[in-house]
Amino acid sequence: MLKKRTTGQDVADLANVSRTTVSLVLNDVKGANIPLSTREKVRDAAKKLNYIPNATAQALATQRAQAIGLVMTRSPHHIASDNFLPQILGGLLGVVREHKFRLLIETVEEERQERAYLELAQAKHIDGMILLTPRIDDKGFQKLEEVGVPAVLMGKLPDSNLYSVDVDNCSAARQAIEQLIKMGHSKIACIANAPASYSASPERVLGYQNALAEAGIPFNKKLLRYADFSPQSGFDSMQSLLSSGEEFSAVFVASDNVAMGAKAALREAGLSIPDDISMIGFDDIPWAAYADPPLTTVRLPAQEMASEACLLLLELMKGNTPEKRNLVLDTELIVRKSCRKQ
Amino acid sequence: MLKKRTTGQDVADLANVSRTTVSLVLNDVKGANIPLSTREKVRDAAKKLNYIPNATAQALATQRAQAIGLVMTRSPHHIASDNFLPQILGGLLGVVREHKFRLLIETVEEERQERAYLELAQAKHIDGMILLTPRIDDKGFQKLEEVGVPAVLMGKLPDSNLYSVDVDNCSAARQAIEQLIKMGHSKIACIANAPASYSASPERVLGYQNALAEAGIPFNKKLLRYADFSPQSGFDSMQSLLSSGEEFSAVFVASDNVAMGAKAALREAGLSIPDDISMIGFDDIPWAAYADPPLTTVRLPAQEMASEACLLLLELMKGNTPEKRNLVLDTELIVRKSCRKQ
DNA sequence: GCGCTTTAGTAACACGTGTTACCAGTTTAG
DNA sequence: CTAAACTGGTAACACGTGTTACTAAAGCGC
Repeated sequence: MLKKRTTGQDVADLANVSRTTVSLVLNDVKGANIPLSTREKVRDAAKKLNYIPNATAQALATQRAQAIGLVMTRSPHHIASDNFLPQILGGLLGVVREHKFRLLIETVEEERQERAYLELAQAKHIDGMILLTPRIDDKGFQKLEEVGVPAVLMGKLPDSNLYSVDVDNCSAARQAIEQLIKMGHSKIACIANAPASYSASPERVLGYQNALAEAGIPFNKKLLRYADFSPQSGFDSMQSLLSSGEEFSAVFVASDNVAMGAKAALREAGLSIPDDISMIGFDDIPWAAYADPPLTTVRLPAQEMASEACLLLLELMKGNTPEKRNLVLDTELIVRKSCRKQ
Repeated sequence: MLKKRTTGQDVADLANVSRTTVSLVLNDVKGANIPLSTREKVRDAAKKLNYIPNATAQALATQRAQAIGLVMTRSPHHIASDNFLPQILGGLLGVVREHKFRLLIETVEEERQERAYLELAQAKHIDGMILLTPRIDDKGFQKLEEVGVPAVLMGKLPDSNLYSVDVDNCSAARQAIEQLIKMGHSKIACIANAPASYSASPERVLGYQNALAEAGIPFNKKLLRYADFSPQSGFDSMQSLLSSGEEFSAVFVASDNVAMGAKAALREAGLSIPDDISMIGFDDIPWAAYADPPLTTVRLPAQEMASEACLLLLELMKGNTPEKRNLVLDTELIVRKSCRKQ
């Protein structure tokens, strides 16, 4: 019942050559001079038997899995509510597929990061990894550098020498705030996208603070909240802001996904955008363009970041060591209709 | 510079035993009687050398990759705008991680489906696969059944004997329409989630038609549009409906993601929900709860579907053949504020 | 003391491929 | 005519693990 797999040996038998020859022909190995007649014999046999090489055996023999891993330090629950992930997957898959690689999704529990990364890399199921939303206090990265596993960070860590692809979160945020200030706002609240332990979060907050400082507006700690990726956390943060009694005419929400919730909280409080409160988001997820009103936001070139990270990783895996360790892509402030002059 | 991997042999040498013993100890093989003293010697050596078994070699030896594949017949571009994917990934990752499996993401180009599935399975990089958003005209599935690769469909195909996990799209849609009818609507438009070649699409349309029929409302083909997963396609579909001149007081949009665009089109036309038009969506993506007004929609238990599909697949890979081939999970109509009595 | 069972462990093979070193036969150069 | 070079191909090893069949020694009953 269970048909046996056809192996390279079967092809060799049918073509009356050795298994070596089969391998040489099918892999188009240079320097091996094998006449056309033999090549065709082998190719015909392979086609006839529907030969598909065993990727595992290839991986073992060549010492490369032809696969890269997308590694996240997030719980499955958080992943489920991340509107941002599809764009990254799309960007990765495009490049990965083009280069005949495979993509593995890996999650790492927070408790055992140190060992986890090494296991991933040394188990050799993947040749390199792309690290998503790293936490500043992640202990595993050092080990990663020591061992020399090809890895590219999406984001940036202060004390790390890993290759990375990122945007200038700080200046992107500052640009957004400058826009608000230019429109006459001075009481500007801020909801960070994630806890401060995720690197992008404090950077965006810093941009917010820098813009205020530059305009001579004192930073009011009571207007700052930290959300946790989810819309619900945005909802809660906004409610907290509203009930704090602090006045503000605009809010910078450092994640569109979080902004979804913040927006709902405003509505529930009877406040309208942009008439009562102006809002600027971050990321430009598809929703932003279709929101009511369409959300002014900082476009983060997610798909391009993912592609670039992937290309960089492929170079590293080839053994090359590109000059620029830290690629910084441009953001763009997409002005829609969620802000008005004060 | 490049430190050599530590293999099982290294552990064996350090512990002064054979490689076989190392394997027996570390895998806790039953029936092998090895005294505690030796076991500890081996474990100590392994720990000292930081031994991490080579997963590829294990896969080759055991003939199982300990990995499953999530296979999509979609272009990377479409994937990037799919708000639905994170929930599925979340559901899969939870189960996959718990069972010490890995998850591979694969996309299959439409042109060469037939061979693609086989390559995936026979290359043995994965032990089984979960098939997402299959198209009715997909030729590859038959082969898949013939070869007997463990596979679970998310969705349902009429002529297929594959195991599947799905919801009753037809009755879920009917339930939604019945709600609208109950509220007094009789001119009800419908925007399908995807082209009719994706199985869920015609099923939902059928539910729509059935509900109409049951209430004695004639089906008006001019009130039906087919979108294409994306918000933009929803926007276009709604504009097409509005400019058709046909009257309608409610619309059933068979995908929240598409509804996002449809909603924007209504707004642009100066129509408000629910005052001018009532709307019911499908899927209950996170956005639905935070929309303005919160969207009444059919909750599709995406995460649970993914988990169940994964569990089913794991059973199949163990060699078991569960009784129920087609698992149907319950949907629930989540009533929010996007509908009003006519 | 003799056969039998248990204990502790290993040698050897399997998994399916990539790759190097080599060989036999033929052509070419001098 | 002989040595060198090329042609066409293969045997043999490597990759790192799981697993079966087997051995050698020790314990045990009688």
